Amino acid sequence: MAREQAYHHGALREALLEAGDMVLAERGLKDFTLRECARRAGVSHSAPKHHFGDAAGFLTQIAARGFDRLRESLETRLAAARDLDEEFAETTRAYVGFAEANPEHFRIMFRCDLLHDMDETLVRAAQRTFTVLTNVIRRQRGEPEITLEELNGAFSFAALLEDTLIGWCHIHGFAHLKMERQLRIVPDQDFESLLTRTSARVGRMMRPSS
Amino acid sequence: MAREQAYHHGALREALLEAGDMVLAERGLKDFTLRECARRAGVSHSAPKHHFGDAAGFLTQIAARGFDRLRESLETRLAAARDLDEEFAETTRAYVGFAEANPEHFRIMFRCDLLHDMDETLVRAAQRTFTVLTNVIRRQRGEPEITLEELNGAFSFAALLEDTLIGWCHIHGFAHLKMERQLRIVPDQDFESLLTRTSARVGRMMRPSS
DNA sequence: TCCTCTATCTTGACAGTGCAAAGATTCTCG
DNA sequence: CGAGAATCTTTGCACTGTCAAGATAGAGGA
Repeated sequence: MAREQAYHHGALREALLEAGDMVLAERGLKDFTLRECARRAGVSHSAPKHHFGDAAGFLTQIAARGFDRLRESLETRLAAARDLDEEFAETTRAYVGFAEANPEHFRIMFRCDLLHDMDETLVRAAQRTFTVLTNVIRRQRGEPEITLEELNGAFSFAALLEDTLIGWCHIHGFAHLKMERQLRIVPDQDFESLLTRTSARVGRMMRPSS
Repeated sequence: MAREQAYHHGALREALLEAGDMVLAERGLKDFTLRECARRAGVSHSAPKHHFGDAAGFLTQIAARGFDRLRESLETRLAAARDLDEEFAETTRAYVGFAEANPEHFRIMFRCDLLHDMDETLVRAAQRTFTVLTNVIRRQRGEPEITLEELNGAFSFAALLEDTLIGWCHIHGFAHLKMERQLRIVPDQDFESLLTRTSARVGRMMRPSS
């Protein structure tokens, strides 16, 4: 269908999600409104209700798409890394880069109070992203990759969990603090170098060889 | 004055801030409203304007008080640490504990888009907190403490800045991820142990002796 | 004491919001 | 072809932040 001006939109759900991405990026989470999204999709202000329930339901799907985009970005950037030394730093760069390029998406992705945080789509999207990060750590540790399904039972291995936590906390903390302007102490011209050096050190500390 | 029912409240500014702390904690950042704060303070809905300007001005002061409370909590908990091994872990515990005990304050403290993030009171409060963290790292490194004033010029020393970044990213990332329910992979009964072990490792990596 | 100026607080109005109920239109499938 | 389900609109409500205008109280000088 998908014809213009029809009573039944045909692809309203997808159109609303794309409008939502635009509104979120342009107006920010602060001024994000369902009604503006509906206006951009060309429908009445309560059309979203049928597809998403309430605002939290809508934001949940937008957040899930955010995790998908973050995962894609990480995977793309990782494919280009040449050695272990570079890989962990590149992961940090990609994660921080996503947060800085999409601050409003990053904000909603990590606001469990605004989302249906047990929604299956959201949880799966976040888990898939987390799996990419875990495999980065596994390569640092000299272990083979692992699938999402294997991962859900694999964390009886405390050593891997420790390293994974250390890695994710470093990456996420870096991204969040930078995005929310709490790293003003770091001069702009030194930022890239500091990210690389600190990330390389954190990555190296979980490698068995050194 | 501070008498009840007076036209001039006498201490309205402080009363509004305390009401704001209550409303934020009870209703959450999601449902925080100026009007509810005014109601609790017993004044009209636009009384806050004279003292704080707009909503961002009000939230800025609440966030600054949040940083003060976080700093006080860190200082208190640090005073009890017995050795370096424990000190960094205890810092993490205190920071994570604050985020979990005051999630809504933590959220507003790190939302630069909702605050006047260059406000002097806010910046100073955040800097004082950051100074406490920096001194934790300095003790790990075997260096003497530093004041806020000295700190603002001290970061030509790249090595200290590196360690400080690593430490803060670890602590903050841990707290933020935990508070926003993104550490579901960590079983509850293992959480305390993992926090202690990962933090001790991160602290140890910046000590010259090992 | 009185009087003006300023700080403080109230009142009323406005555009905008999310949500819910009820109605309208279109699609689907027997 | 016709009934029921799916999809979208209309209307109404309580609530919000901000603004403009007015009311009240305190402070300091004559």
